[in-house]
Amino acid sequence: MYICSMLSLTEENHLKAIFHLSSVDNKDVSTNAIADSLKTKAPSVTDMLKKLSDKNLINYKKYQGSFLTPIGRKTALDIIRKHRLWEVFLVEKLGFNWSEVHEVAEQLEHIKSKKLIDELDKFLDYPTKDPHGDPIPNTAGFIKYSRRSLLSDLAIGESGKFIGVKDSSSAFLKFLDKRKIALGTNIQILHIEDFDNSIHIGLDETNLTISMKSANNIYVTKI
Amino acid sequence: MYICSMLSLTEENHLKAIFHLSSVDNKDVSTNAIADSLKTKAPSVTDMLKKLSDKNLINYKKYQGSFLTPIGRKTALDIIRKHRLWEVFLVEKLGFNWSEVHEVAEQLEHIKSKKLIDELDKFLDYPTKDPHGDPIPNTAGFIKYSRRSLLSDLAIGESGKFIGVKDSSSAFLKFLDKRKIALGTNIQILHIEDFDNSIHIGLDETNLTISMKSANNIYVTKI
DNA sequence: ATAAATTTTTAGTCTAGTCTAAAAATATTT
DNA sequence: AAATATTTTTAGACTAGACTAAAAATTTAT
Repeated sequence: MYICSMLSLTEENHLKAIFHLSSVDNKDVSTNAIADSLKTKAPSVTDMLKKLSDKNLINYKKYQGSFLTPIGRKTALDIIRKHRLWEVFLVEKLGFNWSEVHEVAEQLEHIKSKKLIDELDKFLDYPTKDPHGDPIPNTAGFIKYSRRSLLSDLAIGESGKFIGVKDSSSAFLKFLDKRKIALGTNIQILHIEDFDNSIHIGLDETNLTISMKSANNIYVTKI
Repeated sequence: MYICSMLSLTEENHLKAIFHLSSVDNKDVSTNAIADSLKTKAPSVTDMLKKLSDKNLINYKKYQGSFLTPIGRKTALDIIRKHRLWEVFLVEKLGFNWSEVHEVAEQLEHIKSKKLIDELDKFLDYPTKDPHGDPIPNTAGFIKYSRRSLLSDLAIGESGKFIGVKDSSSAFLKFLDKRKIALGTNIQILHIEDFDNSIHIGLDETNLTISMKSANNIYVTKI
């Protein structure tokens, strides 16, 4: 039995990728999916899967995909916790835009210091969501998902409060900025165009039209 | 002519080591000195020296030691700037003790983001000294050294204000903590013991005795 | 000034992580 | 159910960075 030593950057990134990919559909994660997500090639992933498996961080059966063990999951959640806390720091304290934080947080999440992250958490006053609305796991690796729907799933006339994005690419975030759609904004579905499925929405002050694709990437809580 | 690409962690650490070692005596830095300072072996250093030389970051002549080029020096100063700003952050904002910051700052100094460090600098209100009293280079790579003496160089009866440490090991810093000798403390030389060169010093509130070795690692400005 | 000691470099090996090309296993189609 | 396509693994090569042992250069001592 392997007691979790210090993990390399690459090992950490693989664990994180497996966590994110498996949280989509809760199935075993395929080697190719990991390779795509990490912009690497399948043989590199296979090597790493063996290594992570030897360290008891994942369950891996040849040709059958992999999933995280409890220790692997906790390790992944620690990294995600760090990533999201740093994102909060960048936005709240350093004035970054929500579209600028991901890349830097990808680096900061690998800094190793328990005290650092605990103190950062305290300094930020124990935030529960990152700037994109994603939940921040606590020290114990508990993550609280909130009930949410896609904007595209609301019926005409229904309203929701914007609480998160599915696509957190900087392009989409900037798109939302331009249209003054920020976390917390109330959105009502006014009308859906037959022709192209584009959606007329009502915000607090204005109305505007967005594509179905956009609506598919906006999480809301119904109100 | 090589335009400074992204440097690896190892390359950055070598530049930093060369900077620190050459700032002691302003002479070419020997391969072994770098190896000792980075806890690596001479052949590894030789390899890296060739690489850094190819990138025009150092001047290296076989068997003759190396020194930083202007670009190499600027690069080293950027890293040192980051290191020291992070140290200020850890102490001022996260409540770290000055003896705990070095290790974490060694990691944080390698994070790559111009905006991050500029905003951090602003957030900290443009500090000029790190928690150990070392000057923080500005964006342009300018570093302002202040006039200072070693406590051991003061004559009996003279006083100085404690402004920095030569040995910034956590052991020495904790030693100073225990004796309530903090940056800014005024110290007067009361007496030097013939027998073992131990020094009686007067602080603001108390008197105590420290070794010559300690006095040799305390920087003061005469007052 | 030559010999001895030290420092530095070269040569060659090792590991982690990456890749391509080919083989093997699995999944899909007919 | 066999043929085909896809996915995954194996095999083998490459790079960065580390090491040891041996050779070469420099420095120190006699």
